[in-house]
Amino acid sequence: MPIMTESKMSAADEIAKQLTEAIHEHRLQPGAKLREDEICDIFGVSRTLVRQALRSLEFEGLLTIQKNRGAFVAKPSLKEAREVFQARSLIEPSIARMAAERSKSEDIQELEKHIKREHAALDQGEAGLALKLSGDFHLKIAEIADQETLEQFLRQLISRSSLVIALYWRRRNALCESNAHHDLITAIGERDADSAEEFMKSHLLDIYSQLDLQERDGGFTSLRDALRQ
Amino acid sequence: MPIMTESKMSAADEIAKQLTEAIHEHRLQPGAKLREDEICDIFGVSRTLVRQALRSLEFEGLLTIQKNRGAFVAKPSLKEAREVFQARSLIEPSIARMAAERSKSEDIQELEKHIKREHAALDQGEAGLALKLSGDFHLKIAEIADQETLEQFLRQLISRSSLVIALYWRRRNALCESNAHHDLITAIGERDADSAEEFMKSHLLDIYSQLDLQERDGGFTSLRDALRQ
DNA sequence: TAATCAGTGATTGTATACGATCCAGCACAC
DNA sequence: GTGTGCTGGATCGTATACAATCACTGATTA
Repeated sequence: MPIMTESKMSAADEIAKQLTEAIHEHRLQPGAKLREDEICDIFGVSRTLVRQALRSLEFEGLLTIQKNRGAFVAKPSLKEAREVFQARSLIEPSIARMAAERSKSEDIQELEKHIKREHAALDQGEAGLALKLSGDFHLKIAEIADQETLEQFLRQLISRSSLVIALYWRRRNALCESNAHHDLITAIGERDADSAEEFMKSHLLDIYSQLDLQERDGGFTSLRDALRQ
Repeated sequence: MPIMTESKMSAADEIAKQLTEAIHEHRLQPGAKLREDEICDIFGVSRTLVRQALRSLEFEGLLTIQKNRGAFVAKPSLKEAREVFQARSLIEPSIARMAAERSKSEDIQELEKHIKREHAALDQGEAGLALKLSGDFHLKIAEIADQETLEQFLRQLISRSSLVIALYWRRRNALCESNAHHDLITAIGERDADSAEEFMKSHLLDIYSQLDLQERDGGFTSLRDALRQ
């Protein structure tokens, strides 16, 4: 049982982290139920800690906890899906700008390492992992910008983006990463703040345009789910 | 013992809400310790629920929880203080714009009611309450803009702003509200998106400029606090 | 056959109990 | 007098126990 692989974290944080990863990588689909006892068995801890972890994921918007019913992987509505990407379009270009203004050479190296891992995952057909890494890439830029507050918010937005993509992505397997990330690295590396901002803006618009965010009735896996409010 | 004054909330949420209010109104100062047992006595519940509440306030950035040491009202650093207002300057003008585009007449009435309560609180010398209401005013605008995701983030930013003001406000008692809020209402009521955006921008800049965010050595109440990282 | 209702098992919500950690005060040595 | 090590009490972290709630099954009836 791999508990406390990272020493400084509380056990609850470790559970939260692993659950988060599973959701980001789409190993847990929106709507999936997370029973407390099951998670207790898996991690070998009591419900106390599991509930703490679930609650923290609820805060990040990854889970919906219904009283006396349990925790479910969240299913963002169309409105929320649009809001998430509107919010990202609002803050990420500025973040990219700041990152470009403050980047050091080792930052660029890290970004490039990151992009390599992304491509490797794509080549091996691990779409879920690639998606998670793509999110991490955006977070890494916020880190370079040295904006902890915005980074924290962006973390939530990216978490939700992952759910949005699981629900509304048009072409299931083709996560055509284009070379948007590469362009971003270049601009940031050259301290070209204007270009970095612009690339980020169009990159997000590109993702957004590949989502199917039209109003529609169905898409539910079962009638029961459809009627659960 | 006033538990569960609002029926739909869980007890933990109610505790969190009341603690949040106390911090927003500066009845609890940054650095204050919140002992679990004490809160248990006050609300008449077990530590289980109190800990849930404390944890949720930690997520909002209002508390810092140190392992085996307890929960303390957060003391934002200078960097964090700046970041909070930078973030607000980034998103709130856009929120004001959207609010102006979508406002209905009843929204304006609500905002005006709000501003009246603010002035009333100021007149009665309840600076803490006035500050909290001022934050609520900004949140109300996000609500009118119908942007739940940004609203949620703004809620956190305003929470932290309250702490920042407690720590770094120059003129302790003079919360010179000027007529910035009034100007905002006018612009939003007239659907003047450009003005709303502009007023919000300068309003935030105005607040920011009244903070004392210069680098300094002291300001610590004790060496102990100074060294606690 | 379809609908309703009661009972039962499963699951979550809350309280309590126990063990671990930390801090303050005091004794003691230097 | 100052610094160091120990001990008791306070406080927190985690596990367990019990209560409340919900969902499902199956019997009953129209």
